[in-house]
Amino acid sequence: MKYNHKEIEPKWRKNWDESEIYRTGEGKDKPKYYILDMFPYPSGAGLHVGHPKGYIATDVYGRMRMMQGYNVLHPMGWDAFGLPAENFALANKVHPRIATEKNIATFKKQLAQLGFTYDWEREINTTDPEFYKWTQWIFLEMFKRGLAYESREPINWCPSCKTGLANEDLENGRCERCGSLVEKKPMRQWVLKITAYADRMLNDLDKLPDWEESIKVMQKNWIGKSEGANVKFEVRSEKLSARGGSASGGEVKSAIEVFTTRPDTLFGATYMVIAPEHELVEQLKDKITNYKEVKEYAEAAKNKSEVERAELNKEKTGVELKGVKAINPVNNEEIPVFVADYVLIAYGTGAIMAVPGHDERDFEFAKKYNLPVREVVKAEKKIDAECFSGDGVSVNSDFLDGLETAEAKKKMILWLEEKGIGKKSVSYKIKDWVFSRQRYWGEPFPLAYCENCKKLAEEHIAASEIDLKKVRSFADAQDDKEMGGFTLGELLNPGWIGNEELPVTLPEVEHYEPTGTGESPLANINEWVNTICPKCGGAAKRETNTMPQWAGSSWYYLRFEDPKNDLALVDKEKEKYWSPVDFYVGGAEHATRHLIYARFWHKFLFDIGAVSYDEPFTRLQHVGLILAEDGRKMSKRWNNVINPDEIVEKYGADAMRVYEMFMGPFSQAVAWNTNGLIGARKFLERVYKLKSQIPNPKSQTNSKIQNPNFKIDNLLHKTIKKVGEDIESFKFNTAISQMMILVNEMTAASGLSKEQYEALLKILAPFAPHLCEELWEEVRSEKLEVRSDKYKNLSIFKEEWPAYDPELIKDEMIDLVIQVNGKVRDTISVDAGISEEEAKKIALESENVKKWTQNKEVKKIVYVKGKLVSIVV
RNA sequence: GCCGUGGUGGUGGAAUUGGUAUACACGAGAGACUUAAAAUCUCUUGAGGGCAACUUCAUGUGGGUUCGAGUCCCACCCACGGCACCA
Repeated sequence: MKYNHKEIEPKWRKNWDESEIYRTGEGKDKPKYYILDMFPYPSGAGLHVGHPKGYIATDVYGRMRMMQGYNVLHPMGWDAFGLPAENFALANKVHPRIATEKNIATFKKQLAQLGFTYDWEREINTTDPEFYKWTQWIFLEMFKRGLAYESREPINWCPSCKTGLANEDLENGRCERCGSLVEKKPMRQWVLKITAYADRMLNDLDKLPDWEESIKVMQKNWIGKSEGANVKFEVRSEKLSARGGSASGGEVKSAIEVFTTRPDTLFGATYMVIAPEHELVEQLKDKITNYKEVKEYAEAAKNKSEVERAELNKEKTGVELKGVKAINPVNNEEIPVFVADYVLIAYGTGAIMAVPGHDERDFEFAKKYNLPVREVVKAEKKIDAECFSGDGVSVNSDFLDGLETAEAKKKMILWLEEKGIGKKSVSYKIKDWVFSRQRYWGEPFPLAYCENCKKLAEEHIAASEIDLKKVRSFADAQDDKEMGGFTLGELLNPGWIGNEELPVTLPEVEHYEPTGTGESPLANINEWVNTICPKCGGAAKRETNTMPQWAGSSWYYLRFEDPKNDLALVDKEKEKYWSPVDFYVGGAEHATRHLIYARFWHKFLFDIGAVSYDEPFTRLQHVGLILAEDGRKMSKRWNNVINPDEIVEKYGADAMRVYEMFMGPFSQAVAWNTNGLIGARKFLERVYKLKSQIPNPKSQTNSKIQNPNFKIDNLLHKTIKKVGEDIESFKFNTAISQMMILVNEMTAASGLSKEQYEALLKILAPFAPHLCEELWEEVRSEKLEVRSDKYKNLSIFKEEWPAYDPELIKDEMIDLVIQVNGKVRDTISVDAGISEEEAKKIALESENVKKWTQNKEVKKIVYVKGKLVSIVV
């Protein structure tokens, strides 16, 4: 009999389906284990062999947990909204819904043939109204608490996808999806206040010891917390200051507020810079004598894309605001003010104090425009020649002189706070999440705009003198009197009314191409746009933007716990049982995207009591890519894509599973190699053949001859130990190599007991489930003499994961290594229980060793128990 | 520029606490079986020297610590990933 995967694999998949062996119960008598893959976009191209790598790993892990007696949740679903799905639909002239349905069918078929343990009863789809009802619900809860706001600030705009984008959607200033250069464009947008959670997201990374360090570091950098101070610099027009600090400090028109992480260098600030977009350019219009020049520079800078501004990096440019001066508050010096595009409006206050002596960029600018450079932190080299940006001891800084940087910072902040010209402050690189897209294929916002309610809201705000900023810090305060029957979101965004009747379904349209006008295609459907106000019943218009692709994926993992609940996004009891996700596996590219968003939403859901723990994913592991055989990424463009269907057809799903787990360390990118795959297949064939080495059970006498072979038992139990430990730590490649060693030994051995073979099948089963199930059935049906149609109850996955015997993994003999002056000169096989004295004696008596020790004095002998003797001469 | 990860045979890679470097697999070479090929099986396979026992060198480079370093320390080079005028 040959190993015929084409017969075995479909047979067992059908059997698993019929016996419902992978149905996830609520069995609360068992410990739970929730293992999750990042769910895929069902793209039009289908799967290539790289996609399932992570799914295979979670499947292997999940199957082991199952055999260890856990109640395992290992679900799968579809992240089907968003640009890629829509762009595919546009290119192929089919409705996104139709295209998505078709793609899901393809993906499902492809996944099915790999033999995963998914419970399809729990399948979810983000484009299903029953699912996005709850995505909308979460948005609405955020809106009510003031975490969603309408903004008209300039944002990233992709001219090709014709939509606004979040910072997380960019790659080097280009659209992550299509590669177009992104422009800055003022747009009406819904924005989520992710910055309100920045500090918690940062601090709580410490609660995640089982996340890969590299991903935590990436998140830390993305959040980008900087501590320092905000300082106000007065601005005077030149005429005034020429009179020399005229009486009562009089006509101070305005001030520039800067953010700095180095308040200790304030004495070294010799000029100031504001960003081209800074409001002061307009405010000082009458005072600036070269306003035309300044305005021209600012306009030119605004029209540049971010990439252009960054590429022009080499040479700094700027224009001085003639006619105005700023006053350095620590020494009352008059310093010039520039507008320059190396200062970004979006970070800090959009303005800086320039300290050329201790900041590279300021130094470069100062050199170009001949501005004074002052040493205020003791530097090794001359400050005119090279700036020094490190920490040190303050000099030329009056009351800070002699203090270390950390101390100087503290003292300066105290001083500033005392004088009321500055205060301690924190800045983040992370920006609020631009949450609307001007596209069709996304969740509609559950919001309507009502002129009547707008008036009422504004009247209430005016009459009650409610301090919205204050309320904001008590986000869920809902005092009816104070709020006048409005939610915080409705007061912060007058006119916008939350629609509690969910879902707000996405209407069918004829034309779903993006309009490019800043409105989505939904704006053209009058009967949908015109609605009645959910609050007052008057005429209202729906919001026509849609949510970004990340919306559904920010909470989907909760829905798997209770996928059909129409009363809540997840039942509290079920959430308590299944959450958090114990193990989450997916691509590292999500480190600063999906994983940031999901943590943000989860923390919000925790705050409103919808979930019971404030971090969603306990352990996180990232998958390394599978590259094409040529070492490049698999892509249609290079024509190097390998389709899993062909691999399964030719070599079988089990061979593909084993190979993908064996090809290299899990988190590392490795190139596909079909010969390597064939190696995995050969290994499985050897396992198959091994069965014939078990003596026939019907001839009892025969089996007595086959004494359990200690050597095999020893190796078997070492293997059981190693495979278990390696799966646990996602080191599948070494788990498989250990099993190969075992199978090679078993093949060479004269006899093999059924028990030994069965143990091998159990530890291999998570990797090659079809084959092991088949062999298990064959071995068991012979032994138990049951007919094969009863196999339903015989699944190997209902067996217990084998335990290793600590006695059996002890070696009888060890190879004692003997070194002379650190070089290996001999290895001798000795009894494992050898004493130190004996070992040393044997070592010194070795002929090979004598060659190196004769005529020399033995100075020292180092003994490492059970390993080596090191002789120093 | 900053942060992170890594650098081991022809290739993918293994090596627990500092203790036999190159496990396992691929590729290559030789042989067996065969009319032949495929498949399968056996042996060889880091480099150099030697008939052999054996021996010298080798884990990106240069130093150091140690009886002993792929592993620890210092300096540097290279590759990949992330961030990037973030004050």
